[in-house]
Amino acid sequence: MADNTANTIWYDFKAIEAKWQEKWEKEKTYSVGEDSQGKKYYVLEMFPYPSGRIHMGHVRNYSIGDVVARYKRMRGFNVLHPMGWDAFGLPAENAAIKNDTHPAEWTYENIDYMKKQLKQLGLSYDWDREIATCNEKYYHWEQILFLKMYEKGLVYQKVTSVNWCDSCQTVLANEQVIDGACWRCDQPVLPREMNGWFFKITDYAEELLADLDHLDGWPEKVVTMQRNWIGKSTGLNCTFEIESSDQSISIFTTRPDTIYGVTFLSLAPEHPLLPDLLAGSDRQAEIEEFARRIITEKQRGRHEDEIVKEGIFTGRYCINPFNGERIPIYVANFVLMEYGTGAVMAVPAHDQRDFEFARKYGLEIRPVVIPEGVDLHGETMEEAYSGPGILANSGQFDSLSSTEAREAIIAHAEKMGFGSAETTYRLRDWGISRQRYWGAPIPVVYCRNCGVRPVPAEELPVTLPEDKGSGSGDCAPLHLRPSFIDTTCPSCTGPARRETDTMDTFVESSWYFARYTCPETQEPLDRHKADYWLPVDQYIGGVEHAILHLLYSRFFTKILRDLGYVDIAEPFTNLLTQGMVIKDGAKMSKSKGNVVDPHDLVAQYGADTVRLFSLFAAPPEKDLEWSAQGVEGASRFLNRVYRFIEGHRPTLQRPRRRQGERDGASRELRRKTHQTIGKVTQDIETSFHFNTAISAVMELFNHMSSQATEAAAHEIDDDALCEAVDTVLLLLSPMVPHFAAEMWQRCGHSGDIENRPWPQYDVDAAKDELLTIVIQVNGKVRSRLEVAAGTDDDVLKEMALKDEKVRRFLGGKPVKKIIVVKKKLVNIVI
RNA sequence: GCGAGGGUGGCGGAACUGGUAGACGCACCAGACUUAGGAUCUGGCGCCUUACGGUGUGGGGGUUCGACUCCCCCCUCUCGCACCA
Repeated sequence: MADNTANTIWYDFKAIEAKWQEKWEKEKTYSVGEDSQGKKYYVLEMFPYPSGRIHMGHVRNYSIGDVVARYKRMRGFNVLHPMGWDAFGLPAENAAIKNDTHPAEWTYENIDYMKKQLKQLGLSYDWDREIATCNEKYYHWEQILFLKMYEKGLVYQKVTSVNWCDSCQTVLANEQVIDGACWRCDQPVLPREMNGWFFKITDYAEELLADLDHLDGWPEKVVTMQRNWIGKSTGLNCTFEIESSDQSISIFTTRPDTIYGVTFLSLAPEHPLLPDLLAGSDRQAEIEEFARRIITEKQRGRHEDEIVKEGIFTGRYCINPFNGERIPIYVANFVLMEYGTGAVMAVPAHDQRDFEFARKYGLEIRPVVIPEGVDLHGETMEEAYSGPGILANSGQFDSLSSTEAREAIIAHAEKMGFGSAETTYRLRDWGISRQRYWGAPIPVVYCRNCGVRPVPAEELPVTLPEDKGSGSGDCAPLHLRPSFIDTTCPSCTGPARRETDTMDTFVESSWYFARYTCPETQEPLDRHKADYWLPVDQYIGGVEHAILHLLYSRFFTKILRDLGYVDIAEPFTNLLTQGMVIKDGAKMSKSKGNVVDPHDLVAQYGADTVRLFSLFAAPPEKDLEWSAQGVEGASRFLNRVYRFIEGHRPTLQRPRRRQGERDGASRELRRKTHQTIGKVTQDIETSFHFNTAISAVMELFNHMSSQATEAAAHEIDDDALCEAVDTVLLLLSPMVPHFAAEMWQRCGHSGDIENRPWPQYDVDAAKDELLTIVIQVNGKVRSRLEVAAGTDDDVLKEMALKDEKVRRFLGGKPVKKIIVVKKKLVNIVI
């Protein structure tokens, strides 16, 4: 760039950025403590996985966060802005296997490299608070939290089905199962029952749901997604006795008002009562075969959009407790064992799935909720009716509305003892066991005498062994490392085995934001520091974490509160979910080959240009379309500012003086300056819309530079010009910090721009003297008038009517009325 | 299917509680300076029209003096969730 442009001066971003980065690092400009001046403000971007190098998504995320941090500092806040590494996880293991190294080595190398890259972007982090979750200085305290949760009964073990690859001898995450096969060896994956640890997040389901109502600073989309994920429904749990048996089936329904419309009952193929029901039946083998087939089909491609309804009659009946009817029991492929009770009362008239099933197998369709003014007949219905209505064919509940009937029927069931009101959630307890090496060890031992024993706090941390495991190199899971497994029981000192599972990496990211407040404390959290900084005032990250990470973090915050470590219920007051970086219509990704490496861009244009472009191209919550020319544009703008300031240095460095009464051009510049301060401040405060903020600064600069050309320079007072230049730099400084700092210095200011407050908006200075009033005839713009602010309405009307262009359109027709909108327009209606 | 959010020039995007549609930037066109221009500077730039003017914010209706903005219907795109009983 700079090389072949002999005639044009380009600013030396390399030298400037290095100079200021060095200064910030040396002086620890962005280190903070609890005792600093000002109200606290905690801004946080989601920490990265140390995958190797930073990508444009990081640049965008951290640029946004950095503007917020720098802006808030200028507004006088004591700003906490930390950074760290979500450093446990699979890619490190894969890379280690591939390169025959240790995952720690790979991870720490990446951290070093990425940290260097982040520093090159000029991000204002307090690096003294850096956290790497794979460091025992972090997971030690996570293990303590595990113990505390264990003591409170918030952690438990149960056997569940996992994806097992027999050839790799390991459990796979769901994402690693591709079309039913292992992603690495392509062998079929089998379900396998394994013992695992669970966090009792369901204990907090109600609070996690209820508190969503108070998250006003979160995007509604995320709140809705979480609400759906928790999936609360209320209804009736009801017991149906099985005919000629002493057993019964319980069902859950959200539509108790339709219970008289039940014409069959559907069981999930995995339902535990099924074997008992079939015992002795001559069709036992056939039905079991059907159930088995459905189960395997489900395990495989569960992605078919609409699976055809399919089922089989068990030959058994149960009794509807409300009317004593005999109800045939079916096994159906669309009933989920994981939700409700795994058994569904089928009401074909009012549920589309049941309707399709009933039609296919010739079962009765009996309407019991009748919408107003309509007659429903089972034989003629074309689809289920699921709306409200009046009850019919429902015994004592006939003629109640469906809403009334829900309560009445639940009350009846409770009175008669065969059912009760129940609330169910879709949310499951959080399974945290991973049969992997590169994670935080679960601090538990198994003793032959004493059973499951948590490792005592004073023996923590349980650290990852550094020696190689048998066979699989540095990444062998812990169960293949004898040196790790064998230990002694903390209770009886007899021989014991360590738990060899590690924790889900989402556990680390569920509380790191709290640990930043006290990264060196010799306990999970320092209550005093946590209380000072928490909650995070502004959290920024990708929407892909809308559910898991954000839900787990909310859960952990409530746990930390109940353990006495914090006094907040919610971790993130405001959440900004930034859009993706797109190129050629698709998300940047290696597989699509459309990645742009920020490293190259910073080398070519400098960090400030890259930051400016990513902030300017789109508002933060929207996807950002990558544009090479757009970067050029950002670069050109900074260079124009640079050349302007360099060209006016003699003026700018002179002591500021005001030369008597300002003339029109100076007042105009001052007006534009203050209008821009107002606009930029508002854009940042209300919506973080940096794109419009930047365009406003560009407008100010364009105005200023056109006014202050050589010929016109004498018309602009020095102080008006200086104020405009200072304002441009101050308003830009959160976005292009090195550039602003350098130019500030070159303008002759003594202190650093870092220490300057955000410019003060002067309402009076921003007031327009002249207004352009639009003149409309019948709502169409026909002319414009320049008038002094405060011109009387009647005068305006008169001027409008006299206007030549307007008269042409009036054509002498009578004027019906004239509408005057203050400061905006006059509309003449004829 | 359910939920959420969008559709504005060639492109990214502006437009406050209804009041100048297209700010700012990119691309493009013309000119200037130049051996040169892919640098820089000046001007132009929704569409139709020589001009006057007409027309225009996914489509159709409506409310209003006036609609990108409010109401109704429809089309379409993106993102979640998805047989949740």
